[in-house]
This record gives sequence, structure tokens and C-alpha cells, in this order.
Amino acid sequence: MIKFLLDYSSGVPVYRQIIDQIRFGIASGQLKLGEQLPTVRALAVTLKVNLNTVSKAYKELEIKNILETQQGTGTFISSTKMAVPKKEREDKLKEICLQFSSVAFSYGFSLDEIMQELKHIETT
Amino acid sequence: MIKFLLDYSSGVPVYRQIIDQIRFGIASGQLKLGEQLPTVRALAVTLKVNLNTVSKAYKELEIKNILETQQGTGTFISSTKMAVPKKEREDKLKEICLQFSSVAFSYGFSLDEIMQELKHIETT
DNA sequence: TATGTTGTACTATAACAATATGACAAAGGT
DNA sequence: ACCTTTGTCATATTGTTATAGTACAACATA
Repeated sequence: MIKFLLDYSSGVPVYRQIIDQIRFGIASGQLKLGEQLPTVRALAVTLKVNLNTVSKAYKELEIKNILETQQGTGTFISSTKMAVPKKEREDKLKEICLQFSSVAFSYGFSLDEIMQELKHIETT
Repeated sequence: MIKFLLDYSSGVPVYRQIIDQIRFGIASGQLKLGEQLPTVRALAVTLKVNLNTVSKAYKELEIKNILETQQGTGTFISSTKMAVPKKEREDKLKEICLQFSSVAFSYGFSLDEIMQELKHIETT
């Protein structure tokens, strides 16, 4: 199962963050074909958001045929293709790294300091 | 002068994108102390957004003492550093690295991928 | 069959983002 | 002085995001 995480300081709408994390989770192999996602109610509680917000995210992914829903049963990964084009994944990586380095540099940290610190991060 | 570019598909509010790009411009050295930014009206035309949107971005940066505005003259970079107490420097580094890695992991990127990408960041 | 779980649908409300307009204030140049 | 340029402010309007609450439909299981 994937670990969801919301970044309220990013300005990106919650339902879009959920969508992206599912899509990228599929792209990275953390989410596999047929795997069940948390129920809309469960994820809403976990993320402390409204049920409708999660529902909106799931529904948009269902329209794109990435998820398949069955009332009374749950929501599942129905396709692992086309979730995220290779280029988009690369671009995303660049984007968040650039954004992060921007913040780090503005605080006066060097690339070496950053790398050193990141090495000590536990992957969990 | 910095080159602004909006990404409407990102979900990030326009005024925030402007803020981020100025901050990154400063952090990367593309924007220097005392340099004048485009006027609110000029940038609004360039980006095809409303004047108020640019104004909002500039004003927020002025509140943080990163920009300085003079009516009738323009807006300028007034600071290229973030005031951070030295005591909290290490803590800050850990904090932003942890936050960043969490976000990166939630998108399914590995530590290796992150490190690899960061190596390519240009400090200029 | 009855109950609980799951996704769906709808209304109403609030906050935010962005636009369109218009007017005003401060500084500079002529 | 006058005009232009600059940033600022205020109002109204539109669309999006998110919440709260309620009800309903489909499915699984005891």
C-alpha cells in the first residue's frame, strides 16, 4: 500500500495531490495491477479531508480508466499503463528537486550540505 | 532579467508560481541585489494575467523583505538572503530535507533518483 | 433476508484565485 | 506645474476547491 502525504504549503489542490500520488505510485511500481486502494471514507479519515475530496480524485482516475470501482467492494488499480508518461515522471522529479534546491539555497545551504543530510534520511 | 513561465496544468496558483520563480531566481543568482523586476503592469501583460495577480505576488515578497517597492519607480530585490538564526541552521536543514524527501517518496522517487537529479542542479 | 460496507449524488456554504474596472498616491521627467 | 509611470486599493463577478450533511444504490456476507 502507498503512503499518502498532503502538502498544504504547495498550493496544489488536495484532490490533485491524491491523483498524482496514485499515478506516480503506479509509475514507480509501488501500486500494482488489481491492488485495492483505501476506501474513500478510510482515506478521507487518514488525510483528514472530506469524503467528497477523495471521491473526486478517485472518480477522475476512473474516467481515465486507471482505476476501477465497484460499489460495496472498493476501488482497484485497473491499468498500470499510461498512468504517467516517462517524460512526465522525469519532469516531476526535476520540478521538485529544483523547487527544493531553491528553498535550500535561499537559506544559505550548499549542495554538499544538502546531499550530506539527505544521505542520512531513512527510506523506511 | 529573469524569464517567467507559467504552468497552468500544475494546479499551483499563478501568484505562487511568480513568487517561487523570483525566489528561485534569487537563490540561483540570476536575480541580484538591487536589480529591478518588471513592473506589475508589464509582467501582467507578459504573462497574460491580471495586474492584481502580479501585485499580490510582489506584495507578499515585500512583506517578507525580499522585495522593496517604490511607487512611481518600480520593484527591486532588497535581500538575497533569508534571515536564519545560526542556532537553528542545522535544524532547518534537517527539517527541509525531511519534508522534501517525504514529498519525493510520496511521488515514488527513490533516494538514488533524487540524489542523481540534485547533482545536476546548476548553482550558477 | 437483513445488515453493513462501499461508492455515488445532491444541496448548501465558505474560502480562495483570478478577472475586470476604476480610482488614487508617489515619484520622475519634461 | 504637468504628465507619465509606477505601485496600491476597492468593488464586483466568476469559477474552483473544500467542507458538511444527507440520502441513495450496489455489493458482500452472515
